Amino acid sequence: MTAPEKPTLMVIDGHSLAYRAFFALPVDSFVTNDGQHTNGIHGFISMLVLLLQNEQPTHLAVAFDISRHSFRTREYADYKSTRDVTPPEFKGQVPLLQDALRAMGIPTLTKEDYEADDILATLARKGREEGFNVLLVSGDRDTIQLVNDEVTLLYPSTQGVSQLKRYTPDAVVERYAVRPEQYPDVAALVGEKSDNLPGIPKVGEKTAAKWLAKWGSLQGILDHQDEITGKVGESFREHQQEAVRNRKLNRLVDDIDLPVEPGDLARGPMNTTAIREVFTRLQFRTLQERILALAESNGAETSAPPQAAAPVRAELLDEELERWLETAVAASPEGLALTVRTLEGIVTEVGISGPDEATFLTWIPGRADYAPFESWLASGAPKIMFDAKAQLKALLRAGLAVGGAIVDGQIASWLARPQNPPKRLAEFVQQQLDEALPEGDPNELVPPEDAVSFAASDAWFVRRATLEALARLDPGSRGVFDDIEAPLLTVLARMELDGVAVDRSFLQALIDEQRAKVEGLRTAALEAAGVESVNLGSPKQLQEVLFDRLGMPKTRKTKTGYSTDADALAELERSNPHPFLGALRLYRDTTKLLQIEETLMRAIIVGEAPGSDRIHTTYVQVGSASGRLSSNDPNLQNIPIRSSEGRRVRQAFTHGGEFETLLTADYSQIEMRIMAHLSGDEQLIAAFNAGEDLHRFVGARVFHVDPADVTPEMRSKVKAMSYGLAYGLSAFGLSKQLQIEVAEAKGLMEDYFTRFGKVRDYLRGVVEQATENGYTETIFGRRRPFPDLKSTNRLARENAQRAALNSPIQGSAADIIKRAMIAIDTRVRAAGLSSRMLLQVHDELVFEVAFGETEVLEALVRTEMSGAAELAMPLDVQVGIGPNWDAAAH
DNA sequence: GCGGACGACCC
DNA sequence: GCGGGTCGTCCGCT
Repeated sequence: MTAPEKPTLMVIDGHSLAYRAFFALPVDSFVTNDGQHTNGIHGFISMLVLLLQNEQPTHLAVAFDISRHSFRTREYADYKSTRDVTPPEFKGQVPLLQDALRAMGIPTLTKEDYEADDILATLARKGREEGFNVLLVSGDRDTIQLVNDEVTLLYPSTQGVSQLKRYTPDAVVERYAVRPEQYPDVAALVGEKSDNLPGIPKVGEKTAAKWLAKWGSLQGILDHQDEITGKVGESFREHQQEAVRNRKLNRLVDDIDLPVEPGDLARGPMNTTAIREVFTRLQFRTLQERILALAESNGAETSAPPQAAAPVRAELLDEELERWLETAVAASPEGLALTVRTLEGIVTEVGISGPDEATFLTWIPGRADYAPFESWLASGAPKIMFDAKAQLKALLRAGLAVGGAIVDGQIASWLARPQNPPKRLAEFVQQQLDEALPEGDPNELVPPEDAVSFAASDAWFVRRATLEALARLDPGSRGVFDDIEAPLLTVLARMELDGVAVDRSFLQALIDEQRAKVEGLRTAALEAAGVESVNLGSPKQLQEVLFDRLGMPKTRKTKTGYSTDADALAELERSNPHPFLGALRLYRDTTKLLQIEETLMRAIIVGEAPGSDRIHTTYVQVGSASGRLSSNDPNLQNIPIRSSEGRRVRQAFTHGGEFETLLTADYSQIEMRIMAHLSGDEQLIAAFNAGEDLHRFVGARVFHVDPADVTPEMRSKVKAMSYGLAYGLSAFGLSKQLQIEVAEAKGLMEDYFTRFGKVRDYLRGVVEQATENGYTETIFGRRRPFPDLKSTNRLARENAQRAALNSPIQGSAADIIKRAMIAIDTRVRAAGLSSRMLLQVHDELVFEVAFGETEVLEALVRTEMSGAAELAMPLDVQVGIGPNWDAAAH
């Protein structure tokens, strides 16, 4: 910003910057209720606001390409031809962006047959001639050629669109070692991959710059080409035509006919009504406020830069720390924020933030001057955190007591948008506050006196963003947050820290046995196929064997070929029996088991005492859109159970030496009960209340026979259907699963619904209401949005309908077991029991029972699980006891 | 080294 | 062509 008396003309390449923003921001985080993606628009407007504030242009325009075709594609058909097709999520964002710009009073320019950069070139020349300072904003390197003393280029860095690199002539020389007007020669020599313009092989930026320093221009190099020695010289002489062609194409046209002159682009007033209208449609709340503030200050804005640093105090100790905490707590009944930085699970630093400022403590275990912090930590004051569980575990491992509610912003955000919770704090801060989180560059060396405490800075942002997220929650979700998710977090941390005991030598024996088996199965399969070598783990190679070599009929299509999955192989076995099929199935079963066993073995944390080896899973509280938990590292929610071989893996899960036994407790048919409850179907409710075998009872109604006369075949059909219903099962799906004709499956479903009419009404109603509201809701008020119910894409819409149908059922089941877990944990602790809850597998809980506590624990678990919800029928709980997970099943 | 596709395990 | 997950392997890509 030189010579303030000179007016500043800013010209932006709209398409290239919106496209960059599109890739810089997560596409799924910016979707309106009706399914319109807006990340490119959001990124562009945010950047624009920044530019207006920082650069204060007096004149402004945004240029767009009209299409992919221009005089350049006519000249060279392959120009830009390798570019991927525009992602569908981006399409449609450009017209909306143009609407937004129009509302803001910013002219948009296009020119048939030319690219946006040519418009930039033309306005840059005219602007310069007419005495403007010119600022160009573009993500296309070709615009570097336009830079001169009056024309500066702002170019998005790789870090993101909001970080713009300022190219003055000096900056160009520094970066590329050539003057701006020489840059197109560099590009012509090196080539531009994204434009599908190959350059001269073996010539990179360095070589190009060297030649240009010597001979001044591409023409100069052409004139002196015989002086270039070596392979590079040969390469140049052979490919010089490419460079000449590239140079022709990358020359920007600076004299195209435009309907406006720079002087016409003076910034006019914003249309606040139009802004409200457009930004409301885009659902940009915060951005709208910022734009309106800009409009009000009428171009003379001096607002604070959006990346405000956190107010951080130096480290405080003893009385100072005590006073600081007292003041902060008094000023903040909603709680202080806490961040815990760790190295391999050990606390290294903590940050704390109140409403006015943040501070930090460098953590060295056992220091007395932290006492005020420790007593705040142990107190009942709420702790506001982000992705708290791992941090909480580090504190507990350090032997610290943590009291009060953990208010986790990540969970709050997940409850509002359960499809994609923010993974990183920066994402959360951007989402809630529309601010950039200050982050440290790990490669940057900062002198200690300038070092910022990111623990403190993060805490400052965690607090503000979390309070914002909470304020935005609807009352139902807020209830789920306060009553279910927040108390559960601590329970899960405890379960993860405890882990589950594993019999390592037993597991090793299984591994040894399976390893010995696998080799033999592999050779047997190869022999059966009559091939020398094939990777049985490669679906691609398997397809060659099955369909080419063995000439089997083609199976179900997949994206890349034909299916070789277990169902497809079973189908082949029926139509084309062949020894290879059976051999392959055995090989797959065995290697799968072996793989599971090896994964578990690797996950064992070996204890000091014999029998104290344990596996610690991690539960992801924001891991599913339905409200369920997920488990990983390792996943203990998918341990085999169906086959007898698989159950042997379960036998490896046992109890520690100081415990008496394992106890498992699971809800029987909880989802069916919820469906009965939610639908209010008297028949189904009666079936549960009768307490007899559900599928037999339902089978009797559907097939019009006595319960005693329901055959196993009838029962399994009914069972498949009952479960399938809650998943949006089609007649086709049912026919496939039961190996019956579609017509029969259809008839079966009709009979079912004749008997249990309210179930059908209910399922229909869920989809209808979800379409109307935009979301579904569980019994306890957990919501899940379904924008795709209004999608014009049939497949997307039908997928959404099935998911919507299922989500109140699956989600309510998740709510119920979570409530039970909290209640059990509370009562176990109140009773002073030493037994503990270790695992959760969606409808099942696994406990390690201390000596002599079996009876009391069983009673407690039964009571709390059954009592976790009041449904129209009892929640039946089955309990089993045994020395290992398999034996404890019932 | 990364990520999509596939297949397999669970509720 | 049935909802919700995790994970290992293969394989093509950068």
